[in-house]
Amino acid sequence: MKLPLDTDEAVAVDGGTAASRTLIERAYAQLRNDIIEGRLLPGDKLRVEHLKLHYGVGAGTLREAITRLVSDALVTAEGQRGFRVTMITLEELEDITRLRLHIELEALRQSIRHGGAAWREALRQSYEALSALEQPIQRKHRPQWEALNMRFHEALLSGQQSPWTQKVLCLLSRHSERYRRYTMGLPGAMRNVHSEHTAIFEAAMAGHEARAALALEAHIRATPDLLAQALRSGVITLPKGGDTCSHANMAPE
Amino acid sequence: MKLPLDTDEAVAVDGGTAASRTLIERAYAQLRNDIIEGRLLPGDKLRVEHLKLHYGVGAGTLREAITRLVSDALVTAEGQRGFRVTMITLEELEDITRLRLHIELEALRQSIRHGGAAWREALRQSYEALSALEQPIQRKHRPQWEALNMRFHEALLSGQQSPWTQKVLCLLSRHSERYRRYTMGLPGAMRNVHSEHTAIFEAAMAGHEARAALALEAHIRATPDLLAQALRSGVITLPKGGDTCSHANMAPE
DNA sequence: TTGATTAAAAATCTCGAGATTTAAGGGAAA
DNA sequence: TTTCCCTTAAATCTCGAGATTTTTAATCAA
Repeated sequence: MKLPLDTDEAVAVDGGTAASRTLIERAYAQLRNDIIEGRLLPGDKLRVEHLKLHYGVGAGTLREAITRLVSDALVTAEGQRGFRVTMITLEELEDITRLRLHIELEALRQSIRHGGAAWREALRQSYEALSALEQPIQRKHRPQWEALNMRFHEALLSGQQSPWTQKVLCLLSRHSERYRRYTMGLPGAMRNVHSEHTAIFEAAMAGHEARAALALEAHIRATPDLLAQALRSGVITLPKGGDTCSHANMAPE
Repeated sequence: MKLPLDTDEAVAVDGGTAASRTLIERAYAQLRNDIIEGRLLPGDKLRVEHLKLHYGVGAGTLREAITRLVSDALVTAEGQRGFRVTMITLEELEDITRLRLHIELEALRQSIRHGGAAWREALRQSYEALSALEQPIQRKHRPQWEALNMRFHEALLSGQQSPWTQKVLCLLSRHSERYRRYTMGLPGAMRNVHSEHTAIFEAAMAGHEARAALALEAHIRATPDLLAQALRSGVITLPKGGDTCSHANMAPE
C-alpha cells in the first residue's frame, strides 16, 4: 500500500520538494498552474463540490489549497460566497509591469555586476537550450519551450543572491504570465521573442548593464503594449465575470 | 442565536471587511498578529490540537488559517511534520531591508511628486496625531502608538496609487515588524524615533524628495543596524528552533 | 553505558457529514 | 408589467472522526 505516486505531474513540476508530498501541496500546485496557464479563466467561480472530482481530493483538502492561493492574489475570497479566480485588467498589468521593471532591472544589473563565471556558464547553457528550440515554435514543443524560457529568465537573475527579491519577482512573474497567455494567440504575438532573448543575452554576457536592462525592459513591456493595442482595436476583450466554471478549457493534456 | 460578535478584536482590526466575517479570516488575522507581535516566537511549532483551544475554532478551520500564512512566509510547512513559525536571521532582515528600501524610497518620491493637497493634509493629520503621543511613550499607550505609527507610514506613501506596490510593501513591512519587536527592548532602541519621523515629515511636506528619502532610509535602517550591533555585542541571541509552543507569551491582553 | 530494534503515543493529514448562509424561482399584490 | 415576499434549492462554512505518518519511550543485546 506504499505506492510511490511516480507518474505524477505535480511531483515532476515541483521537483519532488519535501512539502509537495502532501495532497494539499499537490492540489495547490495544480490549481496554480491551471490559473496561470489559463485553464481556469479570470472570474471563474471555484465550486469546491465540482472541482474536487477533477483534482481527486476531498472537499476540505481542496479548500485548503484554494485558501492558500488567496494570499498569492490569484484567487479572491468573497466573504461567505466562495472563491473566484482573480479578474484581470489592463490597469493591473501596467501596475504589475511598472513594479516588476523597477525590481527586475536592478536585479539584472546586480546579477551582471556580481555574477561570476558559474553564472555566465549557466546563462549560456540556458540560452543555447532555448535557442535550439526557437524560431519555429511548433505547437508540440510549446510546453518544453515554456520551461526553457522560464529557466533562461531565472538564470539571468541568478547572479545576485537575494531570496526575497526572487520571491517577490516570482510572485509578480506568475501574474504577468497570466496576461501573457492571453496575448499569445494575438497577431504578431510571437514576432521577435528570439531576437529579444538574444539581445538580452549578448548584452548580459558582454557586461553591459545599461544595454541589457534596456533590452529586458523592452522584452517585458511587450506584453502590456500588445494587450493595450489589442484592447483598443477591439481584437479581444477581457472577461467580465463569467459565472460558469469553464470545464471545457480544462483539457486532460 | 444570531449574536453579532461585536466586542471582537479581529473585526475591529480588520475594519469589518466583508471577508473577515468568516472564522477562518478571523483566525488568520489573529494568528498573523500573534506572530508579528512576538506572542508566537520564531521556530515555535504550531500544534493544531493545542492552538484550537486558544482561538476557539475547529481543527480544520485553524489548519486553513495556518495554511494561508505559508504563502505569506510567516509560517513554514515542513512536509508531513506540521507547521512552524518562520525563523528569523540577521541575513534575512538585511535582505528584506535592501529590497524594501529600493521599493519604498521610490514610492516615497512618487508620492511627494504626485501627491496633491489631500495627501498633504492626510499626512499632516497622521503626523500630528502621532506627535501628540510621542516622546514619553508610556507602556499604556503602546498599542495606540503602534496604530498611529502605521497610519503615518501609510499616509507617507498614499500619494502614489499603485496597489501592487502597496501590497508588496505591506508584505515586507510585516516581516520587518517582527524584527523590530525584537529590538524594542534593547538599550537605545527608542532613542530618536520621534525626531526621525519629524525629519521625514518636514522634508516630505517641503517637497524635498531626496532629503525625505534619505531620512526614511535612515529610519528604516535603524532596526537592522541595531540588531546587528546587539548580536555582535552578545546582548541578545536569535532563537534557534524552540520546540515548545510558548503559551507563556500569549497573554490575554 | 551505549546502541539498535520494537512498540506505544502523539500529531498530522484527509475525508465526509451537519449547520448556516446565499442564491434562485414562483406567486400574489399593487 | 413590475415589485415584493416566501419557499425551495444549492453552495459554503465549520466541525469532529478515521487513516498515516512521525515522534517518543522502552526493552534488550553488545
